Amino acid sequence: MSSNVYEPIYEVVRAIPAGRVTTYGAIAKLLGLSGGARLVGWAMNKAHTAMPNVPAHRVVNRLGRLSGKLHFATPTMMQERLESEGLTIINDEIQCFATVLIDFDTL
DNA sequence: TAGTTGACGGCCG
DNA sequence: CCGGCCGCCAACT
Repeated sequence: MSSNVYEPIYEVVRAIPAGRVTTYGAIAKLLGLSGGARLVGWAMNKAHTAMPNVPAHRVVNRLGRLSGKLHFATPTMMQERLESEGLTIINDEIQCFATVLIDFDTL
């Protein structure tokens, strides 16, 4: 069963409601990996192997930018998906990022 | 086994 | 203000 170390990471990502996003650093810090934001990125890379599904499109970098959109089935899927959730994305950048951002550290 | 990469973040120059 | 470097943990080659 969950022999994967990112298991908690996926759980946090799945906990993100539609229309909301979070950052790698927020997740990392939430798990105690404050400086290991890269690990969260690696976890996302493997996310597609995780079950049942991980809304990785709701995870962006600290700039509110769709840095990982190129890793999805289609590079446009991430933006289209976020827009479908009510977000506004221009130039691969989330508008009102701080408004939709869930900062677990501040929350 | 060792070296490098990776969907990042923070700090220094 | 902008650019570059180091640090984090795990996986890939």
